[in-house]
Amino acid sequence: MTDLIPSIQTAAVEAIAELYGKDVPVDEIVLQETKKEFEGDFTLVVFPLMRYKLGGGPPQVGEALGQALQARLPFIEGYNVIKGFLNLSIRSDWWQQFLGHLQGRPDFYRLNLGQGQSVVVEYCSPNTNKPLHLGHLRNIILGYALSRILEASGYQVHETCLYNDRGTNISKSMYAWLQAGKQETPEMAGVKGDKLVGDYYVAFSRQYAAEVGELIAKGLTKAEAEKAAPSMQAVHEMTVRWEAGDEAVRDLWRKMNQWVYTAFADTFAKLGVKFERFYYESQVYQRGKETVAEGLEKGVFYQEEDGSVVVDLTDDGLDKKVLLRSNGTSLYITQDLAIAEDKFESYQMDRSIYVVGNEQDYHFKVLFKILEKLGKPYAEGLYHLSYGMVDLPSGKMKSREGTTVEADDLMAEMIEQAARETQKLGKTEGMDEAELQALYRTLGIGALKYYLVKVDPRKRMLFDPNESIDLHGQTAPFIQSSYTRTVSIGRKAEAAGMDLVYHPDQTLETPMLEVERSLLRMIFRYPQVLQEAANGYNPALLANYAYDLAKEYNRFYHEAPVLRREQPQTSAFRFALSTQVGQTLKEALALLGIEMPERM
RNA sequence: GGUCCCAUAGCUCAAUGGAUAGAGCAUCUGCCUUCUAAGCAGACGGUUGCAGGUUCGAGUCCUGCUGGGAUCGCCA
Repeated sequence: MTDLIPSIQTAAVEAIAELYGKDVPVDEIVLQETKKEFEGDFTLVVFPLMRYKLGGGPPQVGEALGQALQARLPFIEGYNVIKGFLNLSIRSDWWQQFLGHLQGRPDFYRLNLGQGQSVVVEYCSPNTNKPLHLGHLRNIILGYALSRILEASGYQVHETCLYNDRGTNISKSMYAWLQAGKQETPEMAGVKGDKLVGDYYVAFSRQYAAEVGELIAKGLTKAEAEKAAPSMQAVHEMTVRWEAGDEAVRDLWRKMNQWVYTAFADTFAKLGVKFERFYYESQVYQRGKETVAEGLEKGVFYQEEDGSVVVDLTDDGLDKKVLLRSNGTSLYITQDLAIAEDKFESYQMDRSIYVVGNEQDYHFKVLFKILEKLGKPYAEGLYHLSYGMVDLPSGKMKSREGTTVEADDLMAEMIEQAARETQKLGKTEGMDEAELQALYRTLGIGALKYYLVKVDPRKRMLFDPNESIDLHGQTAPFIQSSYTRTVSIGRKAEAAGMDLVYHPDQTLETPMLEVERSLLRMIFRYPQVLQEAANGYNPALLANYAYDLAKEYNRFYHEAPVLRREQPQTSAFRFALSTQVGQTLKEALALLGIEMPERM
């Protein structure tokens, strides 16, 4: 039944051959859902067919095709032609069969685009010197949703996360921690480990800024001052000692990173994300040198006089890029070469996706180009899901200045807001404390995730705390509440002892309503939306789809009473439809990492 | 300065090259003795940044311009 569209296309091709003796390829038959203001379910756009000189304008061809399709396809009940648009109406009993067909068939919500192909999705990838913030949240939600979408589309997905656990940034926190001399632990401070480490990072930035200011006042240029600041020199020295394996530095580094990992694990758990594998920059950064050697051997890279290794990509519209410092140490891009190799060894992936902000567009262009030049078998499957930054009404977030919105704080706030709103509405009678807490969490975290995922990933977005905390309108709670309505009707019917078993062959007491057809069309579209989301790496499509479906369901809810004893057939049909909408909403949001409450 | 991205209603966002560009928020008007009002119905709101071009048809594709953002060999 799901091949309705192809069967119309095929019939149209056949009809054209018969009527006009012309051969038109199937994909020239453009079918779309009929716009609300016109009558019909699907619309065949006639204009493109004019190229084939069928003899007659769009209205004539549309009329002839309409007639031919209705004669050929028993499920077409009627048609109308407006300008170059042929609107086709599908018989109500076909829609009834479609609904019956869906019942107990979860595979309707799965695709097999991937055919079991292996895909690696790397996301989140934080530095270990500060808490996760709003930007990480967008990243995590996108990466998680994309993973679920690809999984539902028939790929075997491996989720990885890269910890940038070494280098200047973490040295800054370590330096400031030592400077403070308090031997402070998260337990002592009563804060999460990532927060504590982040506080010292901010402390460093303050001290550094002050030193630079003083030096500039003494007459140094900004660049000179930044280089000469004692705190920064100490940090660089600390990084060198770390690389040399200095035990004291390594011990402190291990201790502070462990605080952070413990804290991150807690945040990941609250968000419901789980990585199959963590990569640690400290463990792989040296391995990049092997790839550098390989590139030199193959003549893809070359060595400058000062010893640094460089790749020249000017012929590819890019610049020259240093891959190994003159002192022999490796750079960020060097380790990415190593990790790409490791991923292929571990997962033999057909595609490898990096969910990383668009500020690194250039980095990934270079990385992918290098891997291509090295002739890596996986080079073709590399993809950078480049998402836009999250801005605050006050402007850009700056972690050095401590003006970020931290993930933990934001989640807590959203849960509190959900609790307040739920208590205000007072519809949770009989739920115990644990159930209530779970509900607040489902609503609050759901709202947050939805807010961040509903926007096209590629676009920069604004995070307005006031708007995001609103649980009305286009939000997760709106969709969740629509879902609970579908559940609640079932509870009511059960309590009333009604028999609502749906028999697709039985005739409804009243003709199918437009809103009912519309809901069926929307459910019918689900696989297509999933496919577009998977092929376009765009979870926002599912978020917007779920909202549209929920909105239409609410219209149905007001217009079409489900539980009516005097119309058992209609009642059973509506109940089946309502339940199926609920199922569809649940499937869609699950792919976005958003759970459904059974009541709220 | 070079390269890349973005610009749609007061604000935040939608719209496989297809019909009269749609939602939410905000403002205003109705609807809870009837399956949960986190809802529904309606009003208001647009020169899709500007100028050209391609096309039967452009918010969507191409060129130029304006404005905003990102980035530009030894940071990550």
